[in-house]
Amino acid sequence: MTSKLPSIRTVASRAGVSTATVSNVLNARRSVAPELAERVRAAVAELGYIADLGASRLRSRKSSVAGVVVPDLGNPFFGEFVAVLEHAARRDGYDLLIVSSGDDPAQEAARMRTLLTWRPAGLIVVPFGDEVGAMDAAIAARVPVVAADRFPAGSVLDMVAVDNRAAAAEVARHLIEGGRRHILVAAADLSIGNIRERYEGILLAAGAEAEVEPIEVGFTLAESRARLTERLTHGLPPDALFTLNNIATLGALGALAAAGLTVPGDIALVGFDDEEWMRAVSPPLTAVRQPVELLGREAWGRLMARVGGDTSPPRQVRLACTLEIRASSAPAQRSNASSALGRWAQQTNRKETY
Amino acid sequence: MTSKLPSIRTVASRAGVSTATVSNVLNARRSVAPELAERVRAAVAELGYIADLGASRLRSRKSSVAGVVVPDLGNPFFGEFVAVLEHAARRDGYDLLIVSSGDDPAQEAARMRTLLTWRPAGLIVVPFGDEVGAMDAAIAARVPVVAADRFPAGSVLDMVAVDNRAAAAEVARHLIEGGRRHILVAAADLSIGNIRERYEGILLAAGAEAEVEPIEVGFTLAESRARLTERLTHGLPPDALFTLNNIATLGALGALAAAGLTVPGDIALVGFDDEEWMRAVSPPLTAVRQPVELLGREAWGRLMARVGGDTSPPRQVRLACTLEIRASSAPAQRSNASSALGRWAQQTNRKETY
DNA sequence: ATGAAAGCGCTAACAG
DNA sequence: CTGTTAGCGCTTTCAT
Repeated sequence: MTSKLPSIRTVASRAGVSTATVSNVLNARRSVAPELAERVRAAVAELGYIADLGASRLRSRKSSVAGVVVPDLGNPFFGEFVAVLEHAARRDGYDLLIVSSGDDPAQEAARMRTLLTWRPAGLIVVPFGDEVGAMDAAIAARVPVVAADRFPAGSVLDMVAVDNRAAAAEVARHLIEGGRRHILVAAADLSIGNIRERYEGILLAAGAEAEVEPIEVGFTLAESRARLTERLTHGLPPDALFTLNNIATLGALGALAAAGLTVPGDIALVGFDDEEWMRAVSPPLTAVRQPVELLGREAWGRLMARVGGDTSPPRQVRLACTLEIRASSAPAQRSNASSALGRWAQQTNRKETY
Repeated sequence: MTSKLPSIRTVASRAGVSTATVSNVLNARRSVAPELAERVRAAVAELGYIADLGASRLRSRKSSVAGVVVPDLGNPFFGEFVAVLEHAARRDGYDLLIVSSGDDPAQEAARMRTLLTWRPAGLIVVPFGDEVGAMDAAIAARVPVVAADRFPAGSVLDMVAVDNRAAAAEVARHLIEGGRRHILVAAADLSIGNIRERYEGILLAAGAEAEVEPIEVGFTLAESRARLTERLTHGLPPDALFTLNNIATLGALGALAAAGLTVPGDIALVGFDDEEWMRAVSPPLTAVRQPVELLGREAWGRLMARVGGDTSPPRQVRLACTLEIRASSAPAQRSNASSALGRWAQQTNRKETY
């Protein structure tokens, strides 16, 4: 009834060989006489034997599991990223323990520690801040860590990310060429590494040609919609809005509608993170497309290199993004009267006249 | 240099106690003298000791890892689902091995087998077909399995899914009340359990009041866009389009644009799976919202019950969806002339006249 | 309340 | 080429 699962011993006795031979057949380590190998395979099949990789790892000290830490699995960007990792991992014979940090440094460290508990071959982390959570513990455990998507400043880890500065600068130039002069830049939190890089890229490209106004809108959709609505309905209306991640872009659409601003007439809209729906909305959204596939493959590749014993200095890889120009960032109208700024000026004048 | 990681023995000798005592302190199993416990905790901290859960599981036969199989992590629906599971799992002290099956029964079985290799406490599977991949192996390994989202027909597993029939029927009634009489129903593959249920719900609700035309559009966006464009530009134009999953909805937007059909004027559009962007597009999309959060929590709850020794008969849970009615399914215009069907009729007539 | 010793399932090292 | 033995790090008897 409650008979135990077949172990390698069960298989061995059934096949009339030693456990070492079973192990050798299953792992193709040492050569085994064809006849014995056949008997072993038959026994495995009859018993429905499934090797215990935990025990195997314990003895061989070779781990075939890797850990992945992302801020939020529900975010399609990280979902895609993890999907890519999973494919690469499977190809190389690894399974993935996947956890989320909720963009919380404490959680991040805690989750990394539980991952280390499984003695993974390595860790891929999308870090929140400038310090990767439990880096000390990972180093102590001699588990290689690859940081992805975000760059912990001043860290000496292997890192793979997109060239945020260049991509954001390209957007800024594009907007300025389209006649925009006041760019509102919305991000969850400007202190996050990649977001900061994007912001710097914008500043650099804008120079004195356009005003760049930052606004932090938080990590949730509701929050970002609220903050942007607040801003767009008060004060000098910007003629361009650049959202620095996908959540903010979604929030922007709601806020723009609430503020009664038309895109691209009153204001241009560009988002970082391209998603399929963005070409389906009206107007289609200009967006920076990140090479997620490549990002995942590069990160996995670095990890495998380290696992394989590569001791070369940490490498920082930057991948190029592409700007998908669509209608939402079409050039500004010349006429001042029909623009949001024009309407705002008139309104303001009226008020002052009273 | 290459000093080994501290093991429980290292901690024990450092604290001047036995390994059993260390274990008892760390797992709070048997009571330990406060003074010894303190010494143990100090040693743990000094050494940066992290217990090896693999070894622990091997000996205690208690697993604190669970496996999750979804068709595609890149699909936001499954991303959200997995995110919910991950939160629930963490709360209960479990980690998650997550794999994707690519909507391929063979992969599904293979991936389930690799999961069993880790001796998980249980498995949560979003199955592709009517048979859950490696069910035999899971049963043999005495690993409880909970099927989620899709119902393997005639299976006797614990299952948690939404009430697809009821939700789809509600959509059909909504469309018919809006004057629609020819509903094109687009799905990746009508043989998938939950899709089939949705289709049945539509047929039942439509009865003789509306024509229901099925079309299979495949699993990728490109494919579904192509198939729908083909259909919408040829033959009798339907006055409603009901897409049975999020990919198909995205494909529909492209196809409708390509075919030059306006929503909801020419044709109503309703999607199964609600996503944030759907309220941001123009017109906003009517969609069936699935209770993903609840789905995940219920599935996890069932698994925990089984892990805890619950041997009651398998339970099948159905969760209610809600229909988010937005502009894309607004009632049809009365005037025939301005409708797509009217234009098509005129065109057809002209052709016949020549 | 604590320690000593056995053993989970596996593979590495060593004999033969 | 194959078998025997030891032991990975942990928890669980079983003594004390």
